[in-house]
Amino acid sequence: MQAKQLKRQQMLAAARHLFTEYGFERTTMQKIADEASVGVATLFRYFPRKELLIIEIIKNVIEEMVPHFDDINSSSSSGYEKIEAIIDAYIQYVYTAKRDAVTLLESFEYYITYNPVEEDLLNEINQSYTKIGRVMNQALEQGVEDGSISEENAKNMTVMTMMNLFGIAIKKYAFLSLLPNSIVPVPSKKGLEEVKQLILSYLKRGGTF
Amino acid sequence: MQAKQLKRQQMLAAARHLFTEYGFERTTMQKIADEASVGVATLFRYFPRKELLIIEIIKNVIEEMVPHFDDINSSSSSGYEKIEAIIDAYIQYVYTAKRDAVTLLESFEYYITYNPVEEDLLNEINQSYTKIGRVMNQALEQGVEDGSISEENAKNMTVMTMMNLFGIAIKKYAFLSLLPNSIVPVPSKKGLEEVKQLILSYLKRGGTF
Amino acid sequence: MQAKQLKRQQMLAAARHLFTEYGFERTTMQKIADEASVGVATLFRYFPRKELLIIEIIKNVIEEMVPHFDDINSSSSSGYEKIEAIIDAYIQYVYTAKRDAVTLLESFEYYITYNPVEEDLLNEINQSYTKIGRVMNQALEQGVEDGSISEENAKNMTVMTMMNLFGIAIKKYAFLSLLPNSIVPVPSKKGLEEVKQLILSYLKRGGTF
Amino acid sequence: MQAKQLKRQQMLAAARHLFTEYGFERTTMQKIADEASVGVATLFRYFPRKELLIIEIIKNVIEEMVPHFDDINSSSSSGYEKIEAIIDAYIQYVYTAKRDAVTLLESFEYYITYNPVEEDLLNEINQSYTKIGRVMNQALEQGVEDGSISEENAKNMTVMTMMNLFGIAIKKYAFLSLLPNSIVPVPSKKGLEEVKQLILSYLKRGGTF
DNA sequence: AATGAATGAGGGTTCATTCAT
DNA sequence: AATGAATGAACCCTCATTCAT
Repeated sequence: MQAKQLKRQQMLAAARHLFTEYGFERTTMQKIADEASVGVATLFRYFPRKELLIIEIIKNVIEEMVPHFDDINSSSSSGYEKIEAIIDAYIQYVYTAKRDAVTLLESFEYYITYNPVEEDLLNEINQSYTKIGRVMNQALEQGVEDGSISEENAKNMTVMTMMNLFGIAIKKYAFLSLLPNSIVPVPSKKGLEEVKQLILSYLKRGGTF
Repeated sequence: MQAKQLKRQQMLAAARHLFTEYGFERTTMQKIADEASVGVATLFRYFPRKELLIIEIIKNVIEEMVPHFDDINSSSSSGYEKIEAIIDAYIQYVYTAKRDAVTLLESFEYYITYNPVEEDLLNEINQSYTKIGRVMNQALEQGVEDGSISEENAKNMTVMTMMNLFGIAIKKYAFLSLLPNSIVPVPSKKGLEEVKQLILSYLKRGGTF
Repeated sequence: MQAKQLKRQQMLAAARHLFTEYGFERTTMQKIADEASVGVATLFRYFPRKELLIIEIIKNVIEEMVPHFDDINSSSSSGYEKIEAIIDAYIQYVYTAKRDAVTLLESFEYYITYNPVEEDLLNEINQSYTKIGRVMNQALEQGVEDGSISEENAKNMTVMTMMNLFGIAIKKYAFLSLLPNSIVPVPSKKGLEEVKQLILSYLKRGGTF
Repeated sequence: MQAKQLKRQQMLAAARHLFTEYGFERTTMQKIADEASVGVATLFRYFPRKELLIIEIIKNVIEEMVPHFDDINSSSSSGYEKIEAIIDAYIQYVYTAKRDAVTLLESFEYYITYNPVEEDLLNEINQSYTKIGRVMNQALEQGVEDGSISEENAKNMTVMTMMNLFGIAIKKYAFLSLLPNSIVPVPSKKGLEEVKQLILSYLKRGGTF
């Protein structure tokens, strides 16, 4: 039964790799089975529909991200530092091996637009997804309390929106960096760092700019 | 020959509608032909490959956007006001009927990741695409000259990156807003307006925050 | 009405060229019309079915060949010389510009195997076709009379069969010489000349070898 | 796995039958699948492209012929007798059940003229093809040695050319004999036998005729 | 009469999924 | 339980032929 789990992991790994490389639609179940060294029928035994395989991978991807944000949340840093850590984590996603996770998320968001997915599964994903939002909110609240963040600016939606914007764009950047000849310019790491500074300085000082 | 152009428009309209609604891959040439009330062969007469139909629509979409930015560019406003107008234009795209245009762009960026497109056609699109970037740059330069924008902040990459971030995210928002049950939270218009204020105030005042 | 005939000739010429180059099936009516600088509908006006165009060309091809053999027939040569002239004519077809005629014949023989053609048209072609056979027969008869050919050998079927064999193979050679990488070896002109000598010497001397 | 081979044979048989009857182009993959009582997808599973199915059949056809010539080659007959056996084998092809094999070869030679085939596959076929030529050459050489063939006549190209001519024409005859109303006269078996005698007597005696 | 425009009936091929061992 | 084999539905695209001007 360990072996069973192992096989399952093999399939997931194969699927994840191929999905990242070729997208969901261009990756056939046969190719996944081949890469996982199992028969197609076995693949279907574990994942009766291709979609279930996709869903499971996306769930994994999200679950891998959450601990990172949990760590930040439970650390002894100030609220300000936590926000900085969150932004740093985002930026990392574009430039490290973890990029595949973000790329898959991006693909999935595209996928569900045109392929209706059962709501239950969607909700499950949604929960993990919003968890990250909560960590941000808590960091802001903490920052106001511990004085590391200006109360005035933390209260309005600017920061949350900025963070959201940032997160969205980061996913897209990771995804676009797959393209050999992207038609969309991907900003340099330096640019992203500067924007980070902008957000942080906005948080630190009170009043409008 | 008027009729010929008309039929062409019919097909493009049908394709655009279906592509927006169902995506490029899930929309078949047959369905487009049906919706345009022509035979498939006719559709292929005008657009010998599905890809050419997609490209043409994307070109149209971009060409519809460019004039808007040209107007901003050639207006008598200050550099600062131009940047504001550009951001406003972006925000509009999420909340107006033009949303389908941005949605198609988003889909296309996904499409070309996995479906290699001839480079020539890509370049053509690229040109229109980068034009918007130039308008931004010129607005910044002008702003420095006319004093409406702080020289210090215009020179670094922060603003361009922010604008880029903003543009990327906007496209994604427009796209996501098509979903009945998006798993990604789309920020309110208010939130976007606040971020706009953040960018603008950053531009106006010199020095770091 | 002269102009009408001219246009007809243009179409036939275009078709003949394309048929020779690409075969009947791979040549579309549209391409023929384009090469002839007429509309497709016009092409169909003159040749209501593609097949009729093919038939007409084949008729032309045959009719072009017949005079050549008629000339031989009506010349003042001996029977022996006439047979020699016929064989020479055959050999010419592989190595001269007239090769396209033989190539088309070869293609046509393939075509009618799988595409049933109205018998009337077929008969018409057949007539021209057998005419060449008659010329051969007459040459043989004359050769016996004028003493240039051994009576004994002219009477059996050997020579006629040899000539037929020769004709069949010649058509095939002409056709095969279109292939860049033929899998069938095409004999040299020298080889064909030698076979010619074999046939002629067989005719000249009496008795079995 | 026996069953797998069986199904493969079923498909090949169906394809061979239909190709012989209707030609390569007029035979659709669907019809082959139907005749073989399998789904189209199954057919494509075994033969990913129609061309591969064609090639495989042609390879089989050739491989069926080669042993016959190998037998002749390794027999204890004289060189003269071997040549006779080869010619007899040719003649058989027109008048026996094996006619479909020769018909397919003929069709294939037509097919590859207009449908470019990968060179590797072509070479493979070519090898088997030329093998027959080698058997002829060896028979001639042996005939000279064992005295059954005139050295003088074996050395020039006449015989090889004649044999080639003969082979080409035979294939065409077999093919044409499928036509209900051939426009090309197919010689009688008697005629072919006489030509055979001509070739043989040429080989036996020295000197020109 | 001349023509470009229009089209339906296929043809080859793919792939998620089911069947049978 | 594991698997290769089997498959129909669908997709993109072509072309001889007809229609409408």
